[in-house]
Amino acid sequence: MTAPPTPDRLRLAARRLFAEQGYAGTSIRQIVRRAGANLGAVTYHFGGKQRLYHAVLAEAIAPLVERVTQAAEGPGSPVDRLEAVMRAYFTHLDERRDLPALISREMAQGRPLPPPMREAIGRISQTITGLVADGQAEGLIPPGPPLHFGLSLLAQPIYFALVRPGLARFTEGATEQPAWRAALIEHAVAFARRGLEFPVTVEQP
Amino acid sequence: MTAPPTPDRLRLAARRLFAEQGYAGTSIRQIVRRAGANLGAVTYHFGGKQRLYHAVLAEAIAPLVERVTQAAEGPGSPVDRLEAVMRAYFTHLDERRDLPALISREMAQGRPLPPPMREAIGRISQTITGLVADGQAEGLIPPGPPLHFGLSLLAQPIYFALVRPGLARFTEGATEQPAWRAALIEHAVAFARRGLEFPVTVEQP
DNA sequence: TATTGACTGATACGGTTGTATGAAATAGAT
DNA sequence: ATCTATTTCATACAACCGTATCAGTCAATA
Repeated sequence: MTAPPTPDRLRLAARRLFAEQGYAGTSIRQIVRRAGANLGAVTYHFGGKQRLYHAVLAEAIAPLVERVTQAAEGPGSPVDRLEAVMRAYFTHLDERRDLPALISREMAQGRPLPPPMREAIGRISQTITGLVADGQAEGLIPPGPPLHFGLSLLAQPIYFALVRPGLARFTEGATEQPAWRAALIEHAVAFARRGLEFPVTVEQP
Repeated sequence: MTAPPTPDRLRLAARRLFAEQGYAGTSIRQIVRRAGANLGAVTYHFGGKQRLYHAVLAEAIAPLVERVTQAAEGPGSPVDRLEAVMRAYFTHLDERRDLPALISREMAQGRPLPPPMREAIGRISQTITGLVADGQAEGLIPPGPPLHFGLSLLAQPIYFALVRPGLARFTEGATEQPAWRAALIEHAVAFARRGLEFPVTVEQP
């Protein structure tokens, strides 16, 4: 049982701390202490705090892009595939519980997005709006800018993941039980499907 | 044309800076410089950085609670009133564009919520879940935990407001035009109503 | 006009920050 | 076993942090 190499331990510790306390709220000394490394380790392996931060962002987001594009290429109608994308988001954000905090902090900031993030968001956005446009072409989804529907779809998994810690504190842990979380996901998917599709019996032009 | 009193100028400058850069990322020196006040002003008028931060949170959130409860007491069915609550959120977050950043940063953090925030969220949550339960009792809304529907409803205005700066950077300002924003709100309301209500022709037990 | 209270302003202090530096330790190849 | 390249470690440094201190300003009151 040998410990993972220092750069990996640094990335892990940094991801957790950046997510919890933000970039400015986290010091290099905190990171290296949690990673069991020396103060100089961050500068040596990554070249500085900012570079480590970008590395953390890139590593956390890359598999999400992979997962989303894979879900978008699955079977079924465009609406089915949008549901798969939504579920991919839920799964990914559940496995990397610190990601939404990282994302939302970055989005809320004034300055431009870090390159890895900007590229990932562009890819995902393109995938989703493409699916929406397909669904509209088939008459499954009401007309309107595809970006609107894309935003509505992602709002739920990201918002849920974002408020998860606060929610757990509010409900004294009840919302952390697997059964409750599974039910929430099913609700969100059903809610989004109803929102996405035409009401069942309305005639379409 | 006389300038507003120092505490007001401090609150305003602090709100903007805290929203943009977070609590740890903002220094007292930045705040007083933007407010045109002296370094000692924050300590003198508020007793310290943390106290100023709490004052900013309370001031930004209190009118939201007021607006939401007012919308919840309006006319129409429970679903109509939920729509009014959603529109109240959109309006409030549009007037206080820095609020979602403040909220989400706080929610994403590990430590307990500041008292003014915790109380406000409790009040709003109670109002919304009450309306959802009413709607379910009248057979307008499908069964399920009211909290689920409450989360789905708030996900859109908060998420939209949160990603707004990033989105504007992405679309080169197109999403900042009033027409685009109005269309997005109408879309979100329609989306949520479809998600909230039973499909139109389904028989209810 | 003298006095009191509220406020502003400049400076100081201990502590923490990110980074730089160079010596010590380690590992791999010859 | 010796050399070399890589990584660890302890320390140093300038810059900045939040707060405290205290003299100065100003307005209102008596």
